[in-house]
Amino acid sequence: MSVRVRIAPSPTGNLHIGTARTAVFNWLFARHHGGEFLLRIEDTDLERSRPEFTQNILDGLQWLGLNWDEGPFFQSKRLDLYRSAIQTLLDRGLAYHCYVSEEELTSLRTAQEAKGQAPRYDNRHRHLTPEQEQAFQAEGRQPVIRFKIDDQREIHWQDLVRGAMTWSGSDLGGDMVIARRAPAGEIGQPLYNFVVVVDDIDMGITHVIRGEDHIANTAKQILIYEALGSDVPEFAHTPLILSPSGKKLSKRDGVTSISDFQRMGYVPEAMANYMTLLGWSPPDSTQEVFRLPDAAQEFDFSRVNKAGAKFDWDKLNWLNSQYIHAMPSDRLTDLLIPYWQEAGYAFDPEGDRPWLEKITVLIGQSLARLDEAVDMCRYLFDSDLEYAEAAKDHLQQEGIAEVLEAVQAALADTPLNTADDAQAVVKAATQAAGVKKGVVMKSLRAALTCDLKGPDLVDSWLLLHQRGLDQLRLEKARAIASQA
RNA sequence: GCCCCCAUCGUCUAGAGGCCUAGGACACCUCCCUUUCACGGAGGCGACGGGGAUUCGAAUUCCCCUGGGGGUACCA
Repeated sequence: MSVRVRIAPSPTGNLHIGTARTAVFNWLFARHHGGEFLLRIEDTDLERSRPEFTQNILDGLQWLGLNWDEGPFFQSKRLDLYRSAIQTLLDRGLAYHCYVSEEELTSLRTAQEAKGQAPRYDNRHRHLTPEQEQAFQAEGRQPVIRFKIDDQREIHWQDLVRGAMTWSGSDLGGDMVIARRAPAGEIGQPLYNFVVVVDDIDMGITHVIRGEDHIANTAKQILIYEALGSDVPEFAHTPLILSPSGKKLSKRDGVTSISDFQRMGYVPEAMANYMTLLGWSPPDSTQEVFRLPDAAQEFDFSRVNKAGAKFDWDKLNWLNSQYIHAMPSDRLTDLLIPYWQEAGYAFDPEGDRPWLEKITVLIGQSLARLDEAVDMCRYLFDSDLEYAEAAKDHLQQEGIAEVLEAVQAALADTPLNTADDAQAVVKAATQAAGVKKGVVMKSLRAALTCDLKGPDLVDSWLLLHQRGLDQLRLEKARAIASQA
């Protein structure tokens, strides 16, 4: 039988890193087995679902390279299917109408908690007579539909990552609601635990791969598979991604959505690589930098960990730098241009392309994140640059004005096209000023880049010279230096 | 509270009874490269939560404890 898996995000927020990681595992498993990976949007919660979140999810999966073979399917468009399945359960006596009000439920739970018991529905409306139902309806009560859960039942499954799993029916909280409250005679909005099963059956899902926060749902869902007379698929519950403090990563932990990472300058290969590493390791565990298609060759649930993994920015940053450093400069330039534009730097993406590409070559190996290119390159774009304190201090030291003057003089009668030209100017200025070369270099750096640290000085100078910025900076720096 | 799961360096992990003096990666520290900063290279620091049991032998198996996490909706 061919493998069919799915990622089923709910569009109640942007694509979350936890969902994305689950998608990665599904994708890897599907590709490993030459199966299909489907995308289903679980928008049964009409209140919280929003189309822009759906778009964000689609964009994020695509950005990560997680192409899907079928879908996206929308649960909101499949309500008839769910309603007819519910009707089937009703007809078979496996589900029933429950008229207990929310207030009654709340007081039931409060009483149970007071006694130290687990909160659960007591199945009190499981055997209502038609007369009783009519009486409730006459009171104006609207029923939910509940699926009967046998307390005596032991539920077993062989989890692909956790091994033998057992769940007791009595720990499932009583008969579960599968359709929301609706006027008698109607079937209300069907709920998650039910529609998932109907869809997974309908779509021929063979392996349900999801986060371990779904383990209790699996027990309930297995019962529904059986009630619907369907085979139960395989389950794989993957460990969760934890925040640095060790809790399940949630929106409160700051950056958690894929689009945030994208904006911050992480590249998709690094994100996908990192998420895969959080819980899985390749057979050769020393091989940590890999792309999804390569990981798919070796992906196997026997190598997926059981324990949750804490999210670590350092490791992600390092991986990201590896991909950036290995990137061809034309692609890196493409990726960097939007950041420079966003920063308001003035340049022509087309006309200045050769110049921009030289910048990329200059700073590429220093970048861990794309957005770092903004600060790192400010001195190349900004004509009205502020001096860093250290640079200003240096310029104001004694004798620096003379050094800069010597540089200007040497520059006046030398063309500046190559690194050798620049070195010649430095040499001439060194001799003229009668100082050590280091002093000239440091002064040049302070004058040209307004800082004492940064990318290679000679290359920077050449780049600055092409824009006519070097003369201006030298002039300005000399003014500051001579004030000393 | 109740149910379930988990447990190797600070972090991600390798490890399926002798290959373990516990390996790799990130981070950190040192040195090299470099008249800057990064990058890169070479070293270093650093872990089997505790207690029993099984065994000639346990990080690896079993039990208890402790610790951590997840779940407990008319959300998904």
